[in-house]
Amino acid sequence: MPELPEVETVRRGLAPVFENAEILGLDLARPDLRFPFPERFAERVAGRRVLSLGRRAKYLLADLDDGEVIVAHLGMSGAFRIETDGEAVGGEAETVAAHAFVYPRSQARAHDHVVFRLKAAAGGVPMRIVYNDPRRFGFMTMVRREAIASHPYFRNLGVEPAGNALDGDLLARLFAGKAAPLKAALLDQRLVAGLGNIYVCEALYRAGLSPVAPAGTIATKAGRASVRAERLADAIRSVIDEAIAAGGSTLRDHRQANGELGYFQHSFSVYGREGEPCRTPGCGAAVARIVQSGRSTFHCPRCQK
DNA sequence: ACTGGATCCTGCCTGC
DNA sequence: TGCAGGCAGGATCCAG
Repeated sequence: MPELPEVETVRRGLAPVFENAEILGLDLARPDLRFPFPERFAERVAGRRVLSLGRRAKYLLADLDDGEVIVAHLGMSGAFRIETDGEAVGGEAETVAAHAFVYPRSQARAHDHVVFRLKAAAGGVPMRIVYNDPRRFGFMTMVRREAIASHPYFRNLGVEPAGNALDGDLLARLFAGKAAPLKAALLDQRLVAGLGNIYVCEALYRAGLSPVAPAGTIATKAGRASVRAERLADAIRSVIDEAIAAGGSTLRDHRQANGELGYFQHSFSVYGREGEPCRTPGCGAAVARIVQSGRSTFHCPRCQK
């Protein structure tokens, strides 16, 4: 599920319930996910209030009222769902849109690993936020707010791909002199933080750039932006912004009848479309799949140079 | 300094 | 129908 647009969608879905809520307790179904949970995780979280739910790259950050931050990464298959204790929630289900729907309380499902039990808001019902992760590539830890910037997870993270931070000049500077293919450079979280396999493929298609072209070819000899760099920066911003607006992409996750979650997957131009026609008008070539550093790359061999 | 490959784990799809 | 093999949205570590 989760590249940046999906994580942002999760954040927006959880925030109305999680922010300002008091955590009554934490239930852990096992001692670890990808890594062990932090020492005394449940005790440190119990009784704390969540001040805000933020995001950096693909990380979720829940700021607590004692200066600690719960840091969560969804890995490949992590997902949150919100449950009530069975009462109808009326309009609240609408507020909590996109990737986090409010479900009636249910029996624990397979691969439910963490449950945050929340105190009922005034006039509301108690909520539970459940973390489910079949592959357990996700992880959670706790870091003090002032230590976030220097923490190993964050200190080497590159620029956010959405918003105004990323432009052709910056991208050209980051990629100047690099022999690695554009695909690999865009997946490198130290350069641009938050892109994953899907959105890299889509951005390269939009920019008309070959995934195998050396990253340094988007910079001039002086390290300045070229037309290619500007096109790529524009493509990254537009694909990420559009995907966030669409609620992210939902793949292999269709188990819930009411959970037609994100819908950006319907807008893919190349990802998962091997053998299908390129969508560029008049192109007519078939989308190709190649493997770069062990992962599938989808591209149009005719449009992308 | 880079790069590709292996690795963690489970589920699902394909092909024999 | 059963089962082996391959593949999947991530990110780190290691050898070359």
